[in-house]
Amino acid sequence: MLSNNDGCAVARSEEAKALGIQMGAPEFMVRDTLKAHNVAVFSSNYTLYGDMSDRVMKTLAAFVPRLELYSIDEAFLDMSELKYNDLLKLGMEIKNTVKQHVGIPVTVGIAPTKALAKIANRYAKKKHKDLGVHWLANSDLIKQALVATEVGDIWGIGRRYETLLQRYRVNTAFDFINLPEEWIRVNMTVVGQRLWNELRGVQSFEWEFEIPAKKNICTSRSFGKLVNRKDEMIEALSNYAASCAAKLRRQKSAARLLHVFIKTNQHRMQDKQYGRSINIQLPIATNNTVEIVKHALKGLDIIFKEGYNFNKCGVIVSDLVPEESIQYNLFDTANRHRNTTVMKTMDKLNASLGKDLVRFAVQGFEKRYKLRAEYLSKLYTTNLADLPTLRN
DNA sequence: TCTGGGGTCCTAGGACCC
DNA sequence: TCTGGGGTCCTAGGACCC
Repeated sequence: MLSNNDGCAVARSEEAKALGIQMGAPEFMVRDTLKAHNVAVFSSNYTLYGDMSDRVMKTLAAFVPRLELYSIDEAFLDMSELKYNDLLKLGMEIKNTVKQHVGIPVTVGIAPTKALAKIANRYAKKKHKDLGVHWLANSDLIKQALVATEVGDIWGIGRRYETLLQRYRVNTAFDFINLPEEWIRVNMTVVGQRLWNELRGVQSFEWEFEIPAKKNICTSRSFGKLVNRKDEMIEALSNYAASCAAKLRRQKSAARLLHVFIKTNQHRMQDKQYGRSINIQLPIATNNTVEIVKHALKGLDIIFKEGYNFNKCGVIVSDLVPEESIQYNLFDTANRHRNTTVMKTMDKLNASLGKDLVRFAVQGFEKRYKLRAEYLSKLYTTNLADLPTLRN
């Protein structure tokens, strides 16, 4: 599966991995291999993934009193209050039910802490593939799993820490938990210390059963083709600003700070390079599309330069406050009540249409810069026109 | 040779995640 | 020709204050 813009391979089947297609490999560099072996290639299809994810999560939720949605394809289930003796059996039931209801294969890892559950899940994937479930039911099983986990495969250990740890001959998760706590604290901050505790069975990561409001919201894209005209940049940036505003309204936040950035493609040696960003303090926190677009374009005016091939721009809104606690100032002349009504109506219409058809003129429809997605699968589950058809 | 001590707040940058 | 997008948390260091 390819990243946005059909740029890089970001998810590969075991067979594709066996052909040597690396995570993050640019598509155009592996194109010949893909063709030669008839590899199925797909563009990203977030609508489809989102819908499938909802279905899986709903199925999981029926098994436990509380669950934490961790990402589009992962969840933590709180089993602490369950009366089950045999959690392995429960894990199997979960896995089979998801398969039956949604058709998606999942792997279940069961353990005393989140970090150990991630280890268990990984162990199930690698060593108990047919079962698809692993339960770290006692200290022997925990040790066995820790020994089998390379340090770089621990959740929370990235490339930098992996290199550092290997320098100290720490190769497995088991080596890691036997390091002195003080060393971890000094070299990996309190973040590493928490992880160390989790892997020793001491819970240090909190549950997050409610989805927390985001503290920053970003919309940015690489262009499907290079852009050097300002009017096209205006159109693209307006769309990203509008998208940020809509995301703000969805979580009932308003932003006090706007960050706008543009950049050229640093991989193109033949092009002059230019990248610049700007922060814009908003006089009053807002989630109004018109205002956010207006300020974003004012920022673009300052940072845009003619004569460059731009390949990306974006908008980040931050310094967020809850919608209902916006501080208005004395000299504020905008008709905020009317603006809010317009935004609500627009959101409602777009939601019912399933597409952002209601928009402001500056956003345009043409999108010459829009993403490439040549291998898009259909929206089987969310678009009537894409329903699979049966033949008799 | 020598240049106070102790706070707070903010931001940039580095680490990580999916 | 062609190289993704969207987040979080922590820390060090600078600015500023008394």
